[in-house]
Amino acid sequence: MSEAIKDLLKKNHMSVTDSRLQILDMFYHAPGALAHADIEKKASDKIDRVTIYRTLQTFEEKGIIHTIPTADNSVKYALCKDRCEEGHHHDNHVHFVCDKCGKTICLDDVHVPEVKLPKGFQPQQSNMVVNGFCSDCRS
Amino acid sequence: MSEAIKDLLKKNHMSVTDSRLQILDMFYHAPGALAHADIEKKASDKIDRVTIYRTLQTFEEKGIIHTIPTADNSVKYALCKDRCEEGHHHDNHVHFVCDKCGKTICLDDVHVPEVKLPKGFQPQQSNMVVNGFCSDCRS
DNA sequence: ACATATTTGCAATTATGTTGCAAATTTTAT
DNA sequence: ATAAAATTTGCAACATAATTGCAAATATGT
Ligand SMILES: [Mn+2]
Ligand SMILES: [Mn+2]
Ligand SMILES: [Zn+2]
Ligand SMILES: [Zn+2]
Repeated sequence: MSEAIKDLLKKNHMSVTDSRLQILDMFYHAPGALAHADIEKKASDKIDRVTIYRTLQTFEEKGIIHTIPTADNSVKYALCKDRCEEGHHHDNHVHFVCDKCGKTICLDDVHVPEVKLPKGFQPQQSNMVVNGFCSDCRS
Repeated sequence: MSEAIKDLLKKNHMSVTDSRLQILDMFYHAPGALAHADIEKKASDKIDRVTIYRTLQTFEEKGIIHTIPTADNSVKYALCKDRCEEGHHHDNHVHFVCDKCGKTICLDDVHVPEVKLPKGFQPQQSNMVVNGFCSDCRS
């Protein structure tokens, strides 16, 4: 359990606890985004469901992770890499969901393009999710 | 309850029932996308929750309505206007969600732009949702 | 009008998420 | 190092959303 993770918690003014270290560690080693259920399963020494909900919520508020709006309306989370801050995210990258392996991936370098909206619409935030086959799964 | 709605059901090889007529009618007269809860409330002579779930699922399978992946992971539905077919949708338009009034709108004329993905990713379907203020709500 | 096929509503079950609170843990002050 | 204060955790209870099996009701084809 790396020292860097502990530091991240401290940098964000959060108490350093086992659950938080363990969950953050999962995110750092995960191949893609994680759902609540993924975390619940992977947690070696069991973490309570409620603690997981609260930890995810706290991480999200602190700008450590962001939620990903997938097409099937399931909630997934991934680390923020865009120096998000407490209370305000700016992860404006595209997300990819593999229809075969189910992996959900942040395409950190692919920005969500602007679109021209009809008269009167005032955009604030855009989300884009692409479904298809990831590099591991295309045939 | 228009005859056209009845015909739409027949054209799609579905039995014509009160629930279906009533729900389809709602979609035709709604100002935006509808959530399961919206339908449950509006139904004049009460339709069972389960029937609503099943009706929405059937409509979706038949290519009559499509789901909208909102940023807050709530499920909304709207009529397909892009001649979707049984089993395969191709609603490739942008969706707009108003942060003030909550209305969710299909921007049928705004196509989801293509994005260049990293090497190896094979896109199949893209979704884009824009949040902001709709024409009625901007100040 | 009847037989057949489909849909509906109900009850039971499962999944997902939230809240209050006491006990445990972590942090801060001494 | 110890104690007090602050925060976090786990449990139980609750709330909400969604799914399933099945019998009764309704719709369809003849
Ligand atoms: Mn991301
Ligand atoms: Mn739409
Ligand atoms: Zn894959
Ligand atoms: Zn609005």
